[in-house]
Amino acid sequence: MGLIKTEKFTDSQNQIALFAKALGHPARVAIIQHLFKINACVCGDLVEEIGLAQPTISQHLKELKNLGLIQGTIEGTSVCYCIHKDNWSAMKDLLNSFFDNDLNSNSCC
Amino acid sequence: MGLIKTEKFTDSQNQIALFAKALGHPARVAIIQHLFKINACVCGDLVEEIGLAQPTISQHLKELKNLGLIQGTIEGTSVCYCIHKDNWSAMKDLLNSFFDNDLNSNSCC
DNA sequence: TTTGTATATCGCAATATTACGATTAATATT
DNA sequence: AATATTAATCGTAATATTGCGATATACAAA
Repeated sequence: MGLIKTEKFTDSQNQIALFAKALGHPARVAIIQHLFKINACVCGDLVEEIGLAQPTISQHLKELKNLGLIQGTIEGTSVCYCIHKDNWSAMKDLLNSFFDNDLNSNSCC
Repeated sequence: MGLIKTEKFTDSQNQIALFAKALGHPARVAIIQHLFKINACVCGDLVEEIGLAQPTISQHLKELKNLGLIQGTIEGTSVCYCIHKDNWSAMKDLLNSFFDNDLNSNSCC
């Protein structure tokens, strides 16, 4: 085992989980926060900024990029990363619709 | 390795990641959605509802409970689970403040 | 063309997660 | 008391994640 049984769930549930999982590591949270903070492309500062080794950061960036949450464009020898605003928005909407299920507030328990 | 270096990150970043990670599995998403849907306590239907084995569901419930997102009260032989509304709200606020970093929209890349 | 700089990939070790059968614990019912 | 019901825990196998050293790649500068 150790393998998620995605076929038991809806596409929406799997999508929500995929996005949430991507944000489920503090390094990736820190990367996103830094990209928002400088509000521009980042060409390489991330390794110093975060404090993990370069291959580790590269791997986290790849994961965020695969999900479409960030994008990177090659700029000479370095790569400029920034938030993919449209996809970030879509992710936000999906998660918010999940968060805001609480219509009625029946008391229970 | 295989161990997250939490000491490299702020408490806030670690908190955000912990919540996101908890929502990073479709079974836990499905559990939460079902709790919202019936908007009341659930006493045991979850195993049939989700379609995973009982120990697996129990484990996912434990994880959500440890983080405070749900609560369970014993009701005879069964246990009634429901969303912990206050903690759910707090989680929502924390994640939304992370999502809504996008003040200025400088073009880049 | 050689050297330097920046990033990605490979390979691996350590740890974590997922899933479930078997069992236990705790309360209800008969 | 004996039995049934419900949920938690234990133990374990399979897979995933995290992190990084070593290396490769790709372009720039000298």
